[in-house]
Amino acid sequence: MGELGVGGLSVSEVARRLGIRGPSLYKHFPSLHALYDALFARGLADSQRSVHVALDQHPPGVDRLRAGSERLIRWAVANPALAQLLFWRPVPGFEPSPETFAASEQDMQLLRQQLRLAVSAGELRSEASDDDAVRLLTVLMSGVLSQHLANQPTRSYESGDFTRLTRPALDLFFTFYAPTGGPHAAPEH
Amino acid sequence: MGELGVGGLSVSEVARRLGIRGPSLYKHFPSLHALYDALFARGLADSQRSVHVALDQHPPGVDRLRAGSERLIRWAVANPALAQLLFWRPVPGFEPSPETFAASEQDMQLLRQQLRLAVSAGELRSEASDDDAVRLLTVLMSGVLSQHLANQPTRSYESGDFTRLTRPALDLFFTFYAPTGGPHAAPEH
DNA sequence: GTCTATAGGATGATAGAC
DNA sequence: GTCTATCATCCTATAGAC
Repeated sequence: MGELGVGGLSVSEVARRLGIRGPSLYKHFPSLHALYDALFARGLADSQRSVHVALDQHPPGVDRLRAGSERLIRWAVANPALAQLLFWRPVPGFEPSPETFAASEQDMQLLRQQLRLAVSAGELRSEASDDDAVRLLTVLMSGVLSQHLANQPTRSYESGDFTRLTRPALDLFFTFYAPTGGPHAAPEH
Repeated sequence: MGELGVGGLSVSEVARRLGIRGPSLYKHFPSLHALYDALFARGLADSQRSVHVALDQHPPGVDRLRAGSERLIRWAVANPALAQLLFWRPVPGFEPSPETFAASEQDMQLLRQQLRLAVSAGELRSEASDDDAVRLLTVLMSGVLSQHLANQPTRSYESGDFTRLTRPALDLFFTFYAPTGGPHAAPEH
């Protein structure tokens, strides 16, 4: 996938690189879509693990949200093909299996929970954990990611013009949902 | 592309639907990539035309920025396959030709110019037309679009959970770059 | 500008021997 | 769990007649 794009995955080529024949692979995966599903699940688990490590290193609140978001973007930059599979769904006809998809929805719940904790800590207004606010945060991360993958996929996190906007983008959100009367941070970029 | 995904385009199938044979199409387009390039150029021109109509109906400033952004998202919702080709670049090995790409960069210049006009009108701080601020605005639109295309591609603009965030997302930006001492709008969503 | 014929591949998937 | 053989189908692209 990394060499030919997400759509470039084929049973034959995977088998070839495993040193076996195409038909042999069907003993392990019943179809090409099953390969995609396994990759989807693997990418999801790997990104979640990476994000959790970052979350555990920070106390609840906006700093933890910043750390988790940055870690997710860093993971995507390091795994662009998997990131496309997870966040763009570019394979026609492929939908992750119900079990795999269920794991994906945990992400949203985790994000909402972290937002609630930041609200409880007095760092954000209560609306910051509403449905639309949670979606807005995913929009910000998805936007940073999409612009990076589409325009500067080979750049590192540090040198990417869009990846460097991860924190400024989050600041838009945090400033907007800052508790009334609180400080309005100036743009950092 | 609409039926099989952007990667599903083939010379043979296009020819088939034109009622001619595959090889005949090579008299008009020298390769499959040339077909993609023509579609890229067509999609770009069509979206730009659509946005310009919206811009002309509003005086310079944040209202015009809102109108133009909303029009772009609406265009993408109505043309999901072309939007993916333009904003995701999912075809391995395909890069738009220099002429086509040049037209694409006009978009950024247009956006920056509209931001400058909003600054001149006193509706945004001067930093709102900096490089990073322009990129931030593209991140917001790209995020709305990506989340819609990946998660709710068949929904209309009005019923999409993410498309409805177009204006709230812009408000994050406008609030952040609001002139100092100006009003800080409450979230609309 | 269209056609036929063809080169020279690729693919997903199945059957059945070992 | 691996293999060979095979099916059925698709593709991009070129050559050359008309």
